[in-house]
Amino acid sequence: MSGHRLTIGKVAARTGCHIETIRYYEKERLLPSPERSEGGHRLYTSSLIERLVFIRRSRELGFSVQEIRELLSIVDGHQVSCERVKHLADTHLKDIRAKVSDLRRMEKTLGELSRQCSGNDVPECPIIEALQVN
Amino acid sequence: MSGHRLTIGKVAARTGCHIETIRYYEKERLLPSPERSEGGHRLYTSSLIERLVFIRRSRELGFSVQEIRELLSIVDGHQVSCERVKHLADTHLKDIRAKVSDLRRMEKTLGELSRQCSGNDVPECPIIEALQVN
DNA sequence: GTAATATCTGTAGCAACTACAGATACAAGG
DNA sequence: CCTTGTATCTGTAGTTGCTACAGATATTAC
Repeated sequence: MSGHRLTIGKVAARTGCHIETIRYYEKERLLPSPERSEGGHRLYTSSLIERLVFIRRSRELGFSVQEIRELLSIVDGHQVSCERVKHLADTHLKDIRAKVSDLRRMEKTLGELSRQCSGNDVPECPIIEALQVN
Repeated sequence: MSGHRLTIGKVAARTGCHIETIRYYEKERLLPSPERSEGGHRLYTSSLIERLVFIRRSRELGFSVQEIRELLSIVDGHQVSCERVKHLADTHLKDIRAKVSDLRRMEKTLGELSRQCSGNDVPECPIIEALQVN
């Protein structure tokens, strides 16, 4: 563990996470407050940066901030069972599948309407007609 | 055209749209301001209700409020071409497909991780491990 | 020492609603 | 007619996950 610390800008560059987003995670208590320089600038240790990477990966998988808070508390607590993790993941997986199915339905309907639309005339536009009352 | 008018609560019940949402659409100028009773309650004509249905259907297809504003202005303007409508629809279709593909990626990754997770142990949980730094 | 850059705090904005609070209006029953 | 209960009114604030300022300091480079 070296005493090497990075300023927030370097962390942002390294993780691909905006500076404001890093501060936002701190405000939301996903990231603990880092130590500060004499002048008050944040200085990040590598363990904090790893935590940020954890958060980013979780977000990439679509977990909400609240869910990530839970995941992190499990990691922090060194709990014996990951039942809760699996449960969180599976619940989230269901959400994702529900969203996909909603979007697929939209895609199907809209795709069909678009295919029928010549792009030439209103009010004979099948898209507009489908939206209007029968 | 009968002079039959419905109060906002009736409109909400009939369209499945919350009262607050109806007022929100009015504030956003998707719905013109309806006439009022002597006491100031909103009274909706059937043409306003049809417009609300149009908005709801558009929302169900995932169009944004801004896009719906455009769709409505095309309908209102009786424009000769629905090229713009088709363009809006196709752009939106691309958005939907991009979202589906994002979600599919999440689903795939998360599904694999969940399958590998017994639900028994931390820190051997493959979900947690995948989120942590290599 | 000065100028340029980085970071600080705090607040407001985005989208599309939703949820109040406190004040009126209206409809139904006696 | 009067009361009671429900409906509606306006205006404001909350939701999620950031993003974008403004105006003030800190730090770094020359």
